[in-house]
Amino acid sequence: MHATDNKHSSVPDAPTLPNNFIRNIVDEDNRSGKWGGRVETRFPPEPNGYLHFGHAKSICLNFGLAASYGGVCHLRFDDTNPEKEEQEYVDAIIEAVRWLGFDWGEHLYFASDYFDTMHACALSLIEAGKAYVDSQSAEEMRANRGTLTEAGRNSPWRERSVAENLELFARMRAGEFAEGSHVLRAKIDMASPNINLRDPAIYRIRHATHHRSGDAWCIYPMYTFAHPIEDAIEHITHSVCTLEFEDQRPFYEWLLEALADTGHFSRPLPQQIEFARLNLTYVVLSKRRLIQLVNEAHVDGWDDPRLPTLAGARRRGFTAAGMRRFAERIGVSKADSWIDMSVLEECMREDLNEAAERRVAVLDPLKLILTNYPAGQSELCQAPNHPLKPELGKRDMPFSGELWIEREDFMETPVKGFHRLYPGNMARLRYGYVVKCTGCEKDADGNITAVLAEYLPDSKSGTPGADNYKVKGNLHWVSVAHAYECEVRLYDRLFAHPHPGQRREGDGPEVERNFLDDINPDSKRTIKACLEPALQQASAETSFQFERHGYFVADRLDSRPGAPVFNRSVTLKDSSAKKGK
RNA sequence: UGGGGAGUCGCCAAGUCGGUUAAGGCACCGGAUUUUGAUUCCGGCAUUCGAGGGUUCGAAUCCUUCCUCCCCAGCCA
Repeated sequence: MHATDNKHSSVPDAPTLPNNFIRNIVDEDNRSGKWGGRVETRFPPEPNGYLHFGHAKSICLNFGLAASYGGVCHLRFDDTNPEKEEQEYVDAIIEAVRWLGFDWGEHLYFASDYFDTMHACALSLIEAGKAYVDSQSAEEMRANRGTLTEAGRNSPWRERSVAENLELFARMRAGEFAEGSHVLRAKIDMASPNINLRDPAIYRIRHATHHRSGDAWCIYPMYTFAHPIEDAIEHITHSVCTLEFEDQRPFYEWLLEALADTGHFSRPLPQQIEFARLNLTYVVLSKRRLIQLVNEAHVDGWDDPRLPTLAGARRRGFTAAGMRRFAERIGVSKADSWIDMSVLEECMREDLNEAAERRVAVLDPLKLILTNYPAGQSELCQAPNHPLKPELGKRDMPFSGELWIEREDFMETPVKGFHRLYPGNMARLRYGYVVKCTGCEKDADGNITAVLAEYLPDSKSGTPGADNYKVKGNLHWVSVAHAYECEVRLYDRLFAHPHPGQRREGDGPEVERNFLDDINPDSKRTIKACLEPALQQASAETSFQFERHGYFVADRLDSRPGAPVFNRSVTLKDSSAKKGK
């Protein structure tokens, strides 16, 4: 009991994190002294695409784990397949991890920097009789691998001598063979019930230019072979990956044990630990489907604010702190689970509510005419920048006899529970005057074109008599003559169904669903809105709460100095429907 | 049908060398405060831990049978 009391006390700055099975493993290792208290993790993306929310979970897990135990986390690029990887992705990934708020210090690594060591490891395996060059075709290998229920058959080349294997492997490396003609395989057990142990391929021939090593190599290590070695080279203590690699762990351990035996690495060896990957409702997180959304132009690129990519989140106005909060909130376990999008949205609201200054924007403008306000006149009203933080001060908002109000804030014949503007009713213009609605104007078709009202001169906010008026309605407004009119993008969930493309209850066996059919046609709406003048000076990538609407960010790419355009990050919670009255 | 995993409140998730009332968060439902129908604040929310047997004074935790879901047959990662 005393041993656990001060579990986190050695790391004063680390927040008290909820326990999970990985932390339990680390705690146990610390108790047994396995690593002498050292904790070293890594985030190892392949630079073949953009990072998404699933990666964010892994990043927060790995960096967070290291940080809370006073350890370090490496950023390592797993670039062992030259055909899929590009420098562009390396750059984007680095930027994304930095944006998320993590720092790997000196620990930036590339698997490709270890190619010499990996090659030496392969040689040792061959010499130890634990690897051989197979000259079967890919098809033959597949045919001889067996099935889930039948054992595989040994390759006719399995018993080649060490000398012959060494020579063949040297010739593979020298570029004498065509791709696919030979492959280096670990020699384990073709009858293993674990298919990953049926002599897995560890080196293949690829006559391709690598984005970092260029043409130095024409044989490349497979992930299965490379990853354990990368971990061992970097002295990783806990190698955290997702569940689909569980069956790979026996090979991970077989390889490292074999290489420890030959003196390449010393014990204790890194431990692979698997956790459940993130599933989020109303989006897709598989690389294949994300690529399809971009390539078929269902979205506006990898940084489309609707996409669950880190680049998209940033443009959307989601915050790094909100992402970290999310990662912490959803926890870590081995159970397959679906996290509801509302959890992410709520995390963003919680962060933005604290961080974002308030501003006023009318998104669906309807003109309000104050019939008793002196024509051509205007005055200033003061609005606090943040209701919870008076130290952030106030700003001026020009007020005049013609104002934009939200179309939905007026009803000619009000429904029950509606306490905003309707003929005969009084409501407060936030930070300004109380007004009494007297009617409205309509065009020939009967559409309402303006609302008429009289303001109460002694009701101005901040003046002595202001509180004498008790009104329930409280609306936001922008002076017509002073408004900054600009483009605002209203983003919503990309898919209209929580599990895009998945079978629904009631689907007959003949029903096949395509995730593209579940795309929400209204996931992006671009409007012209009327904003308070102060917003015109907003700099790119700053977030605001547009009062009563939600959180919006000045788009980091499309905004110009003095001419920002805004993206809606997330709406405010709205309980008006259920309150009703 | 081989192997590897997982099943605790609507959604996550603690808790497992068995021990009085099964943490917490989100959602939801009240109610209070509020110049954002926001925030904040109070209160409510699993006699039950996939199902059935068994062991025990006592089980989500041990044994057993069964059910459901996920992953694995790339010279991808």
